[in-house]
Amino acid sequence: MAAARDISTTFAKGLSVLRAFDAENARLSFSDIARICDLDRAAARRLVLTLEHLGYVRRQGRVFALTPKVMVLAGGFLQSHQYGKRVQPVLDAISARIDTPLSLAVLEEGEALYVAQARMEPSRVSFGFTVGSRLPLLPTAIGRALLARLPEEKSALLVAESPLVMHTPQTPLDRESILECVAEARRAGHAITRGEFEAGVAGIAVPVPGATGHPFALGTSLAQAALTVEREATILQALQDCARALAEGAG
Amino acid sequence: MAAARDISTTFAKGLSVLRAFDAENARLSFSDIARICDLDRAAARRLVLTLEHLGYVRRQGRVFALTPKVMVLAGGFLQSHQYGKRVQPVLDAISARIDTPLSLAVLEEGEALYVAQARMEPSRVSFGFTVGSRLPLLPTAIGRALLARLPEEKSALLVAESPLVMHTPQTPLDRESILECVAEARRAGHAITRGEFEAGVAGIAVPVPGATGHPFALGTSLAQAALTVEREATILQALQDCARALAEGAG
DNA sequence: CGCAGTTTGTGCGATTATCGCGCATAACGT
DNA sequence: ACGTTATGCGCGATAATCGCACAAACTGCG
Repeated sequence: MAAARDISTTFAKGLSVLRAFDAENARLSFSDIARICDLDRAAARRLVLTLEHLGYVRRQGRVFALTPKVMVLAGGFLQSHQYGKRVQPVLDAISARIDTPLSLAVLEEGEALYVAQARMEPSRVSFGFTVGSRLPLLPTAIGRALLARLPEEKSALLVAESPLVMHTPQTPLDRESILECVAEARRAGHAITRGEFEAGVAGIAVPVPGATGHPFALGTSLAQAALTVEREATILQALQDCARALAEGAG
Repeated sequence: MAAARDISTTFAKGLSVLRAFDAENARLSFSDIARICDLDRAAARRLVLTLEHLGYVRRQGRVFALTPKVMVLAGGFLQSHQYGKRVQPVLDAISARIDTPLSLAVLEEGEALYVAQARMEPSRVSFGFTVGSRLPLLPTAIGRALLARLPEEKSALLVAESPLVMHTPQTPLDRESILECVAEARRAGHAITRGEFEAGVAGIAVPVPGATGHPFALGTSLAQAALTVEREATILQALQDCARALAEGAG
């Protein structure tokens, strides 16, 4: 573990500025950023001007927004891990086979972080999640599949620490019953939600096997009404096939 | 424009370290990074340890690799610009309509940077491009569509500055003929390549109209043999429809 | 297995890059 | 028009960062 003297606080602050921009905070002023990142406003100003200078943000009046250039950073990850060759084709193939969208997520800072997707249905816009979107763990199938993949005490800790938010009337708000859902997902090898995160939407997810590194899970979502017993079995089989293929092909 | 005193050189160096990782440089040592980023190796070491501390890279023996956490930065851009709601559904719909993959790119630092994609064909893996991938301007349809979207003198400058690389035997290596292709793309409102970047692969791309901000283009690729006159007309119509829908819906 | 070359760990003194403050100005919203 | 908020910017202080040097560890090869 790095000693304090080996950590560049200026760089860390700068990265926190990049993190300030998200779905809720699309355009931010110097003052906004200083407040969100808990920085002195002169420091925030210099860091934002550095991002502007390098092309990662652009100014619109008194506010700033991220530019597409930040996608290059994601490209560094996706290309260096060969997602375009090893992951995306597997997702695309399975997605085409079962005619449903797929999302691959990793557990990251107590959330499910989407790193790849396939075959978004043109007719139905979910919440508009993209690669880089972060979903809560507790009310989502993919979150529970990630939790199911962890040792029990570790997932219990994450369940205890994660915020309880009522997304729909079906969202469970007691950690005991969520823990029971996670335990059930661990036993069954998959997680299913029904309207707990998005009204009328079912989620199905499986953990991706793998010994080292970050825990991954693979999931899909579809209209609850479309989830028949047969459909569920088909999707589960396909997700498990896909997860196995990903585990084998992606280092 | 920011004065030099308003630029944080440490933060800028740190971001350059993040940029060192790509398809060719998946795993890098301190020395590699110092060399690639032209930094003193102690400085490189501190910056890498900062990234490790924050979770953006992880160590594997003596080398480091990016972690999925960098996807959060891309998510900031995609979510704050509502790509999941405004861009992705349009791409998915058109992609489904013409049964071909689509990629949306922006001109970024003399290259075409993919920012969104739809419906990758499961049966054909191109070069494995993903969001965040950067493609050269000169031999690709999408690059030429981006160039066609710029004022003539600006695109002439970019053509003059861009490297000439023989990707296939069909790649043109004289800037005059490339400029002529760009001029033709400007006249026709679209660009078509045939095997100039990927052997046996045709590319078709159109610029995305829009007055402000970064220039965007939309393109697809398919087997050259599959590109009949009828197919070309269908695809072009769909790309133009899509580009227009994107221009209208994406701020 | 030994060796040469390369890489890394780390302490340290120097310095300059960054810090935060304060005052003046600009912009915004009512 | 005015009050409030945000911003520009100069400046002195300082601590964060710098780069060097030496020792240790690692790697690849014969």
